Amino acid sequence: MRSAERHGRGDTRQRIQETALECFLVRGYERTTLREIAVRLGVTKAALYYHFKTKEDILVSLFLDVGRRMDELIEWGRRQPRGLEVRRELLAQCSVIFSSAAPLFTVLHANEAALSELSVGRAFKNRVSALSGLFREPDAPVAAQVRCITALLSLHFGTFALSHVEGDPEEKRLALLDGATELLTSAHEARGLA
Amino acid sequence: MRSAERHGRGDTRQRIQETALECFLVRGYERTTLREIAVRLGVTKAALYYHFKTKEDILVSLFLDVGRRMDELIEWGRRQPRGLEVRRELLAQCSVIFSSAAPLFTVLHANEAALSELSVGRAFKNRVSALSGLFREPDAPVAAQVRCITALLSLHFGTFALSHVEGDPEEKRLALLDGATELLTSAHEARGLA
Amino acid sequence: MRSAERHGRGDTRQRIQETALECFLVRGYERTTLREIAVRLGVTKAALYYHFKTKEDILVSLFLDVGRRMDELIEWGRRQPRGLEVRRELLAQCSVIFSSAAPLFTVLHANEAALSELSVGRAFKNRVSALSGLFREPDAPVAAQVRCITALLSLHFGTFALSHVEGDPEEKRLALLDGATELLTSAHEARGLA
Amino acid sequence: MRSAERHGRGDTRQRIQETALECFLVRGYERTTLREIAVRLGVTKAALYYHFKTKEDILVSLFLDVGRRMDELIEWGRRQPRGLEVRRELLAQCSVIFSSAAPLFTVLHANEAALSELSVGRAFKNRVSALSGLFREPDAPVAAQVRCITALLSLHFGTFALSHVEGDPEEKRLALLDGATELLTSAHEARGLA
DNA sequence: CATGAATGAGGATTCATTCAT
DNA sequence: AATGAATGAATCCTCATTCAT
Repeated sequence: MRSAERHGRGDTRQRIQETALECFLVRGYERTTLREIAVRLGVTKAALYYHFKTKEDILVSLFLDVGRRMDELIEWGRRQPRGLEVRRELLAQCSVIFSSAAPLFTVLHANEAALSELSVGRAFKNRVSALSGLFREPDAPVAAQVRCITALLSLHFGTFALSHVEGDPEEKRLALLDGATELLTSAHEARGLA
Repeated sequence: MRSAERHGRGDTRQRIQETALECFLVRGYERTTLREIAVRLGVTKAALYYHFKTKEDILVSLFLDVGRRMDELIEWGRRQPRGLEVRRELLAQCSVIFSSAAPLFTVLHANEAALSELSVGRAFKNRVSALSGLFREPDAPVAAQVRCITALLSLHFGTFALSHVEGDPEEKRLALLDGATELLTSAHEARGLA
Repeated sequence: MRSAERHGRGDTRQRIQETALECFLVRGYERTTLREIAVRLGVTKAALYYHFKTKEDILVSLFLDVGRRMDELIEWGRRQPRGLEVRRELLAQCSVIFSSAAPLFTVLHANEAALSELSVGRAFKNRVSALSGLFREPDAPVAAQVRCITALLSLHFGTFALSHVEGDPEEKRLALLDGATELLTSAHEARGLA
Repeated sequence: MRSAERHGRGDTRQRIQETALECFLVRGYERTTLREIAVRLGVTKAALYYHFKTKEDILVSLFLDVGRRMDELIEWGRRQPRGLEVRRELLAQCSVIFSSAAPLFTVLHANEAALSELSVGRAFKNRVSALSGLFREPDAPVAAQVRCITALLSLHFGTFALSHVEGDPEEKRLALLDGATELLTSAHEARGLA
């Protein structure tokens, strides 16, 4: 009754997700306990289990949407011809995805070890691999390959590393994308990649 | 007695460190239990406590040396005048440090959340900040700042992200450094950084 | 709505009983959860509470009828003179009851420990004691007493132990009763029981 | 230190087993909690886990010895020719085993459902089946088969069902064995079993 | 130098049960 | 007649840590 006063009725599931994400960000996945989430929410641990089957399930639910978006992008990339134009577009799309779901990627990255044996961790590792694959030309000179991967990486990690730099988020995003595109382009120009 | 046969007597401390590092790499810091390390080593948990005061202590001991090297580099950087030349040198030195202690940085990065409230985690976070500071010109255009930071980042994360790319490690390191230097240079050239 | 299509409306109570019995048989009383029963039935846990006050209540309801029949038999037995003839008749009646409610006795027996502090468990323990009492002659030689009890026991446990032996159920029942009667008779003949 | 005063030092493991058996007898396996055992013993729950890997492990440890003895008997039985003489001997040996480990068989039997999905439960179910097999002549008349099985059963269950009958345990055991042997013999005589 | 035994705190999970709707 | 949401209490189990020997 108290919680009904404070919140709408059917929003508990979502509130759990929000609180969980917050905790995962601040304390990490492993160190976040269900008690913590429950207390912060003013419900019982058991209530969490009414809405989610396990702790991991809460995590999974958070990543459903981003996962789908990445899968679509990868699918799209695979159907395109390989080449600079497509890679530029991939980079641009990645930039959008990464920055629109920045907190999620932060969790992913800051808990890499913890999540490495969980479905979410594995799935995203695979997605990043797949994405890398689209940027790689196995027979190109090492220097070019490294630059391509670096371009992708700088986007991936830059997104949250830059949170401490002042400035308009969108401006920062574009600057980051700019640097990445530059790396990518230089890889193609200098060494005649396909 | 069996372990005494297989190894010299005084090397236990070091063997603990090696095993621990291995475990931290494979399973992450939190999920690595002292029992695990002990079993792998053929000793008792209690034995670990003879050599190290706590689990965290093992971790700390692993990072003593790299920490020192980074501190020296930062110290050196602070005494130099700001400018492209110095930054290039910093980048080069970082590249050496990062790749010579790659496993340690992998642990650091893959367990960011887990270590964030431990001395080691905090210390390295500070070191990275300090390093970033040497690359930043607070009044420069955002685009330039972002590029500088990206240069550093790509080194930091590239080191282990490239482990899947085939090629001579040293060649990959130089290629990575090359890309980073390129980003750094373009930041300075295009926008007239000091 | 779906379950209303498949079944008449008022039979839910009975369907709960059937499903519960099935679960109790397969998984045991303790390990059968109300969720399990509910899911199997396509209703909510709360629905079970509409029809039964507690989990134990479902159990109790299952045993009401057999309990009554045993009580009547005991009552009858108590009013008869002690002697071989009466005991033979008791054995025969038991055989009928046991085999007509075999699943219930299986639950009872396979969950003895679990039910030992529940009303149902206690009640049946008492009934079996009472029945035993009708077969016992406290002053008779131990050997005779043991045989009498054994006769009863073999009926009780044989009923479900024989489910793996091929053959017509009624034939098996009679064979079992035959063996039991033989034991009973030999107890009386050999040692001159009343 | 307190527990060292009260007891010898190395006996904890055994005391856990004793206490556990007691609890399993009184309260049943499922309802016996590790807390219960620990408290009764004056140690921590964690102490139990030092000596046994799981709750089930405690149970398993209790049955190691009886299991072995039954296996040996079965092995022996299989190597003998089928026939009345051998079956009589099997019955006699079973009688010894059952009554020497009566509490264990009580636990087994009173927790049948609870143990049915545990290794111990399964193993003993198999042993009883194997034993039954030695008493069965698949082509014999149903009546004979039933009598043979009943003979075995009455031993199995009689052992603890008779705990309420007064008298010398050994005398009761022999009386029980007597009744069982009688059933067995009558099965062979009357219907010309091998 | 190392072990065996034990602890205390805490973690995820499950369950029967309740109640407003 | 039945549901959705939630609870409280308990359970098994794990871990870092300690200490007498």
